[in-house]
Amino acid sequence: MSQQIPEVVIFRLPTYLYILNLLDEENVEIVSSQELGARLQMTPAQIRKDLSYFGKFGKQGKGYNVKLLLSELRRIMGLEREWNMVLIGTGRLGKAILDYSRMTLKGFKYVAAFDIDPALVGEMAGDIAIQHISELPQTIKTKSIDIGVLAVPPSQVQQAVNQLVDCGVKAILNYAPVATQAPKDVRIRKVDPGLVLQTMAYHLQSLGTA
Amino acid sequence: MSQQIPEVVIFRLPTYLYILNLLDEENVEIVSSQELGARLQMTPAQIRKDLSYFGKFGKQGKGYNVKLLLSELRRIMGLEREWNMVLIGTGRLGKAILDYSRMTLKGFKYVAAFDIDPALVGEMAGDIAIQHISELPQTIKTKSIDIGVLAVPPSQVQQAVNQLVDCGVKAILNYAPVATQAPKDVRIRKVDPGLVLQTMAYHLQSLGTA
DNA sequence: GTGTGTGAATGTTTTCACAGCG
DNA sequence: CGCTGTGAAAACATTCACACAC
Repeated sequence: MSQQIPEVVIFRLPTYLYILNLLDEENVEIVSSQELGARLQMTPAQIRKDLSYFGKFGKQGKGYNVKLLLSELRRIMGLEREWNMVLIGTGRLGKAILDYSRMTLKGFKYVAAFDIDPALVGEMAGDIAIQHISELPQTIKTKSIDIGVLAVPPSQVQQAVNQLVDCGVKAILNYAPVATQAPKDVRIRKVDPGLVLQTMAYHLQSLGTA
Repeated sequence: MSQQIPEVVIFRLPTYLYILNLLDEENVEIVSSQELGARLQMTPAQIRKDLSYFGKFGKQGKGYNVKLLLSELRRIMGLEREWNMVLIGTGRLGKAILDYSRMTLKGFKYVAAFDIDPALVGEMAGDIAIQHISELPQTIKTKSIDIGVLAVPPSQVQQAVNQLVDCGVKAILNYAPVATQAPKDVRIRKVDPGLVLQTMAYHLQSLGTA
């Protein structure tokens, strides 16, 4: 039953959610770990084991009820509520992030955007009015912000992290290509396509060398 | 010495490269696995073991020469050459990617951009003239493209993947929030901030529940 | 018969701990 | 001495294989 759940399992949950949403749209009602495995290129055993960390959602001889498993997963993953985010840094990168997010994010909402440049205050970034960074603490409280997203220049990242941490934000997504430090109860994740490309280069190269 | 190198190790190489670049800029000449571990929040033993898969780069009693290790890593990772990329899909997402990339990518270069919409052909996306998708095979050959990047609507992703695969492209970065299939010698990586946010939501939730 | 849930077995990754080099 | 490089041990993750439920 309920033990310490491996971090890798958590990383796979979004994949399960994704494929189940797809199946649901296709009006599939029941799915076996066999079929899920075929779609996701993973072994049925792994899927069953992963799900078993959270409970017993299947029926022997049949498989999993798609709608049921979907709603259980959403609950487990904390996606039954909306999460409020702030964007810090509204330059080209910041605007691109807002733009991108509008098309792909469900359950996560940018509710405020900040910049350090007073000249930008009051301008619109998408449908959000840019505020000055000095108003951050106030807004985090009143709009109950859960997640901070950083799109500031490398030199300002640590400062921004500190401010978010001081305001009690426990999750930060960092789009700047620099590492930062924070207390260990604060979860920081760096998003950087450059890193992904580098691992691709490694494999491409060994293709030629092999 | 040289055995099968674990995939996790490959994923960590960019991190090592990153921190070494930083140290080099700080004019640090020698660094121990101890210090690297402190900076990267990982154990010294893991760093030594990881590096040992590729050779012996350190000096006992001293540590690693930063410049030497840097250049060795660059060689190992295939970053001594430039890699050519094409962007497929030049809508808002595609333009945002080009924009973002200009500031963060070293060693990776977008050399062409394609769209299926004839109305967009000839327009500029950043400093690249948009071409019609029908010209893709020709361009991949003449400009020796290594990596394809997808920013097309979900419904068109599989088609775009097929075209890239037919042209011999072995590495694809997919920014669309859908899974795709390709022969297993083709490396596809999905980049999706939504997935990262979902794992964050899980942890935030358990913070409240615990 | 069919497919889940799960201990046990296997495989992989991380950490330990120390010989040996500078 | 100090710190690397590395077998061996420990921890962790995946896969197997089967009892049991439908």
